Amino acid sequence: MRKSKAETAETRTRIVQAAACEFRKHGFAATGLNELMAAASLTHGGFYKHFESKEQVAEEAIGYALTSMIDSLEEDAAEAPRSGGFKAVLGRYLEAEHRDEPENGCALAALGSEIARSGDGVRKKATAGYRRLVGVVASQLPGVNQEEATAIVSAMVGAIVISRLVDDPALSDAVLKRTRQHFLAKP
Amino acid sequence: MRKSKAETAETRTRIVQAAACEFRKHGFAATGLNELMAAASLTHGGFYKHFESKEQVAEEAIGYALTSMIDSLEEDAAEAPRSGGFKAVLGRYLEAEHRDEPENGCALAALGSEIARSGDGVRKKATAGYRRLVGVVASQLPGVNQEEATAIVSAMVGAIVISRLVDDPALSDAVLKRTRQHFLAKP
DNA sequence: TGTACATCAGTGAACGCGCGTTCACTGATGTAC
DNA sequence: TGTACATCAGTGAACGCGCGTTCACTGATGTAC
Repeated sequence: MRKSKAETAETRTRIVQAAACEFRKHGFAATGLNELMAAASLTHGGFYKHFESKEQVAEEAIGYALTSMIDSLEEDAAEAPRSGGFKAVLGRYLEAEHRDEPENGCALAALGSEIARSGDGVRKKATAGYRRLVGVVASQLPGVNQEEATAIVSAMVGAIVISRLVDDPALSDAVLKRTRQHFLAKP
Repeated sequence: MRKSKAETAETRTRIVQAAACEFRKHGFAATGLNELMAAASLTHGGFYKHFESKEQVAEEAIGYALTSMIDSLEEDAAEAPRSGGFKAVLGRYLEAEHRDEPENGCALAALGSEIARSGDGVRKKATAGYRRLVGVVASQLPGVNQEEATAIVSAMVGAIVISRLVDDPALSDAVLKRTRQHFLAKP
């Protein structure tokens, strides 16, 4: 049952992508390798042919999740009309769709408190993603303001976390809307 | 070995307080009942004399953690010099000490992503705490501005989450400082 | 107030279960000649 | 290019372990008379 090199590489990628979804949906601790491999249409035994440990796949999954999410935000910014890039990024991030689909969204918001308790590899990937996210937001601000972007990203991440934990849909919508408005209303 | 009613009530409270600390420090999923009862100087078998399930103690622990944290913030605001209440609240929350001691800090920041995946009871307590936190912040703003307070609380929670997950101490300090400055610098 | 009995907080062993990880096995792929 | 052998991706059973939960037991507290 040996697979070709191309197939093997493809399988590995599929596992990382499945892991990125499952971890964001259910959290690191609550996601078993069984569940993760099943999401990649494999049985759990083969996991260790691709990774050394759960920690290692978590590391790659975080990297993949953040990279693809920020790539997508950058595209939105680029496609926005002149000087509307900031509004596009904020609108895309602070949106009900993002809140309702953690498996495709920002890993910092979906896994934030668990990343803080994770190993060095995971935190390193998360830190790199965070820096890039701040850079993307800053690049859309007048004067490419890194300091302002830091505060904005704090609010973006916090708003998604809060909008997901609150049990009142109207309140949840309000958290997203008011956080968005705060930063768009500025002169 | 039966205990008096007063002792029993005191033990129950001690378990809730220990749970509030352990959960905030290690997360819901990663905290065992064994560890939790040991933190209250008891053996794990007695847990079910006080609670029906792990979920139930989580619910009470979240309630306790948020109530005591917000009580403390309110005190700080009340003790602050005239019209300095907002600065006091923001400074106390967005501070290295809060970042470094999750076990005594804000449960929304420490457990945010896990609360979103928890049962109704936990989310209800978290929602009540969130509403109260927004109210406390709003009460310190000129014009008691609820809408503004919503955006500020998003940034407060997000900044603590990010400051804990980032692996660079200087960056972590900067996240807290810049988020604080953004809201204090306003006219 | 004193006494006899029922209650129950806390202990520590035990339960089934699912976890991360390991392993023998299979058979198609890769490689050496 | 063909052939014989080594490699290894994937399977599914098995491993030890710690989890949440249950239980028999103890003995001090609470209660009924």
